[in-house]
Amino acid sequence: MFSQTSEYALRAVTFLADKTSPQTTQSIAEATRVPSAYLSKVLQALVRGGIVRSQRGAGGGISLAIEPDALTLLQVINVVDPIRRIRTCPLDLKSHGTRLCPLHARLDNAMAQIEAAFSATTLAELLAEPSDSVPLCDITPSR
Amino acid sequence: MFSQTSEYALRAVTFLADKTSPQTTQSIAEATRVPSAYLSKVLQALVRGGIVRSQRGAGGGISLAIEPDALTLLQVINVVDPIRRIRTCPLDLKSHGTRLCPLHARLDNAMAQIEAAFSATTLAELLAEPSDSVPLCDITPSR
DNA sequence: CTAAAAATGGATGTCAAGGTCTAATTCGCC
DNA sequence: GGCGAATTAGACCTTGACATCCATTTTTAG
Repeated sequence: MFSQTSEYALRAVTFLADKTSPQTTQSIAEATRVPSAYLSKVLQALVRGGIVRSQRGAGGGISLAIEPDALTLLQVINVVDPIRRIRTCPLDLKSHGTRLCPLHARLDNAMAQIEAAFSATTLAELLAEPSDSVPLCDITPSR
Repeated sequence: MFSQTSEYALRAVTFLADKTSPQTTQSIAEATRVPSAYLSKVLQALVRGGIVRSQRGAGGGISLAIEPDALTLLQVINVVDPIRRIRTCPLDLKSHGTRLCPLHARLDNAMAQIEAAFSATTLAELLAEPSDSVPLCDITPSR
């Protein structure tokens, strides 16, 4: 349903959301259980997409380029694996112009729902969520 | 977002929904603009899934195995490309049992929405939809 | 200034999805 | 019975997603 790559991107961004200093690709990879070599590619995409900033050299690493309360899940997903809305009939006939038939109208409607749900959730909200599990599940909540 | 294969399956089933006699793979392929060799694979999957019936020999072809008003989009999709709900944390840690962290709870929630939307729509409803475009967009409505 | 730390870029490998082709099988019809 | 229509089964090809590895570049700490 969602690509593995966008899973990884969301994990990384979630991990970064409550960090103040840049985090190394290695440490992000370990915390999020993502293969580090591949994660570096994903992070590069996020850099290009302006979601994240990179700093080379000792003491460098990756940090969010956007405040957690201004960064939505949709923004992250759209950088690595954009949600493609159905704007025109996927059959090659153009007989109806921009009108979608009932089938594709339903499909596009489903995508619109996803888009709406993801654009309504910011990273800050994720972290603030009342839950027994911290995001990424990698730390047992101290209780 | 959705696999090409499920697109094809939905097109085929939609095409079959208002036909009374079996339709040949060829004719379905032409009407739905799907490569016929590949469509035959998809149809085989639908046969195994009990969505559709096949009849060999002259005069044979493919027909729905379920009445259009009892067949939902979800049933079709689940045969060819099942919607995988997130039941446990995708990170390999089991520290939280079945509890999902906020991130994955949101993702699963999105899938649940899709599931609900698709299980609520039957093929019969698609055909009955008031619209300028007939399903599949392959016929200009006579008006 | 230098050495180490870190991201970057490119080449490469692997695998499943999507797609094609052909031979085998079933079955209606004359 | 046998011809032809149709599905079925399997081998094969192609492409993109996922993943790895290494050389290079940048930059900071000391």
